[in-house]
Amino acid sequence: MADYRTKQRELIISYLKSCPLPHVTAGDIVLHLRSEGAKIGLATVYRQLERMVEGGLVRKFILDGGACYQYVGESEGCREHFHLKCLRCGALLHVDCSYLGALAPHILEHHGFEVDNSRTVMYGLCRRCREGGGEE
Amino acid sequence: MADYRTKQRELIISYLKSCPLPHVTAGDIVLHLRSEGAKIGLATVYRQLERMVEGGLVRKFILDGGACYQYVGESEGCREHFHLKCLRCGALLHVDCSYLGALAPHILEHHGFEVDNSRTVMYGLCRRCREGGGEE
DNA sequence: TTGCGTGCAAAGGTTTTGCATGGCA
DNA sequence: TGCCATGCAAAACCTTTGCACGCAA
Repeated sequence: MADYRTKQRELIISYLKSCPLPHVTAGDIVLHLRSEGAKIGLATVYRQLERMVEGGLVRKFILDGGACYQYVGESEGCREHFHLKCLRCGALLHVDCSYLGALAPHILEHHGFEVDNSRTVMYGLCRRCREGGGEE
Repeated sequence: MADYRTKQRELIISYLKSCPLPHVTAGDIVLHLRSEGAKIGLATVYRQLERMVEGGLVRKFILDGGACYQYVGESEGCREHFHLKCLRCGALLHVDCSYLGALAPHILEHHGFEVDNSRTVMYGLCRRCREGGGEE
């Protein structure tokens, strides 16, 4: 476990940082980097992503067609609040709220379960998609 | 879309209704029904489950290793509770709690986001794994 | 030089699909 | 009888793993 600074790792992080999409799959990453001429294997992307998730640098979402990843960075800010992901437009909302903040302690005390907010995403519909109606 | 009342469909519903586990995979269903002597294919189970989910009879959870299904039926009881998945042992806990039930309305009112509890899974550590320490 | 990280290919697991057959209405 | 649903097997995916080689430290 030495976390070498390899070219592939830098490429992945660089892409995740600059990526306009809210979340990408391992396949997306490989395709994008290869389209820019980089030589990189899918297994490498999975292996690096796994580490980044463990290290808290990247967040992993389990979705219907497979897993998606999002760059979070070293900022601690993202670890204490809740994440709401819109099922329609894919937006990821960050919510800070004392009511929600009391949720984890409640669950721990009353249900014996220690929630990890940094791993938890609540799914639903954001305001815009809810009001926008059912197009598409 | 005729929804024939086939033997296989009845077997699946019957098992889901009586199943002691809160959620099962498609493979679980096939194995169980075959162990009772039924002749049923995995594809049939997937096709039937897909319909039941569309019809609201069954709920589908996307988890790390695959999808799990839970019978909901016409009862409203199962639609309002939360799901907690242990990151260590993989257990999926179903929690019913008025405090948690108030969460979705709060988020909708204060943050404009309509949470879909049936799609949301909170990650963390269950009591046993938390108390059991760090073996494995 | 050491040994971790990589690419490739193969394996593993889950879910979907094609096609001939069987069963419900 | 007319279709839909089924079973089987193959295919389609996504992800992980094994192995020899290359590169970071």
